[in-house]
Amino acid sequence: MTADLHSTSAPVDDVVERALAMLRAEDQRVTGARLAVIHTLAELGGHPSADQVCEHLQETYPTVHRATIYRTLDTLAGLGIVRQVSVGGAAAAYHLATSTGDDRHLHARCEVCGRIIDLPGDLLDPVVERLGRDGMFRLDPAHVALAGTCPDCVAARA
Amino acid sequence: MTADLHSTSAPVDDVVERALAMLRAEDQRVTGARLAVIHTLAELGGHPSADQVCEHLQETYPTVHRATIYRTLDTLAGLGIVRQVSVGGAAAAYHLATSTGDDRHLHARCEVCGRIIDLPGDLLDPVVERLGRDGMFRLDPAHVALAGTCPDCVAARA
DNA sequence: TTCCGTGCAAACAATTTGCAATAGA
DNA sequence: TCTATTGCAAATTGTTTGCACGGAA
Repeated sequence: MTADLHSTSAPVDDVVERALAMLRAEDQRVTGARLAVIHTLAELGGHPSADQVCEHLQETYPTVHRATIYRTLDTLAGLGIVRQVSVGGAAAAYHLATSTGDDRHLHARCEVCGRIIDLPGDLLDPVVERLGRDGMFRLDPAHVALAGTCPDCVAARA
Repeated sequence: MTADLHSTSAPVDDVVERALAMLRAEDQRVTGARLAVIHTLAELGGHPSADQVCEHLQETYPTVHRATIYRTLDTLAGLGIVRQVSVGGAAAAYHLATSTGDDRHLHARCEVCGRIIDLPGDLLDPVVERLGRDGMFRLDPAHVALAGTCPDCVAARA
């Protein structure tokens, strides 16, 4: 289904179970809302916004409130179970840390179609090192999405 | 010299005049609001948000409406007179393209103090090239601020 | 039983838009 | 004049917060 492009690196239930294990390992409560958010993220794949999580989540768990979803995503991000990617001028994107093989990959947002693209995790390593060496800035490359145009949109424009 | 504390690289009036010249060159009207925005940006220096522009602008030009400031910044950005920098999770930042010697520099936002730091314009050139060569993504490095921690805040935490 | 987490409503911040009045060229 | 630009009010979008109740451990 939705997983075709994102070639699920592991079955949904497996990903969910790993996330729940992390929750318990941190002595955190396993609540309905948290289960719902984790399950929805696993099922959706990709890099949904909080709002997209809400929408899909309501179908299966109609009682979970929007505010709770924001709070839950925030909590799970704090625990390292979910990764939050800030996006310039658009809603933040979320994904389970356990969902992909290469954790710690970077992100870029296509300014034409709005899609979020995964980029290699080591892409900015030389830049991080250069800035660190010069004492100019300590870069945290995973937290913000870069901007540009994705290959599809480049092709479409030509 | 990273323009230490707003040490205007050129006198304010000069910067303003250059921006107005660009406006006229594009057959655009020189209106009160546009003059006000350009003058405020030149005077403020740095990387103010639209809201900060509003605040300082109101002191001298109290009649200019907030919505107009947003529209004007957008228009001027479209003309290349102003640069708009999207910032993850915070208000967008603006500065005159003509204000600094090295145009096309990059930006990073300190996640601790919120300040926006100038970075060398060629910093991401190798990354742009690598992504382009692989057909992975066409990066537009100037449009979004990177994230991390500025030297001051790194020192303060130690 | 004891807090932590949740639902709800409401506030909040940043930004955009429709429309009539106005002011550049 | 004639259209681009502005002022205003109101709507949107994304996200957070205070508070009382309810449910996980």
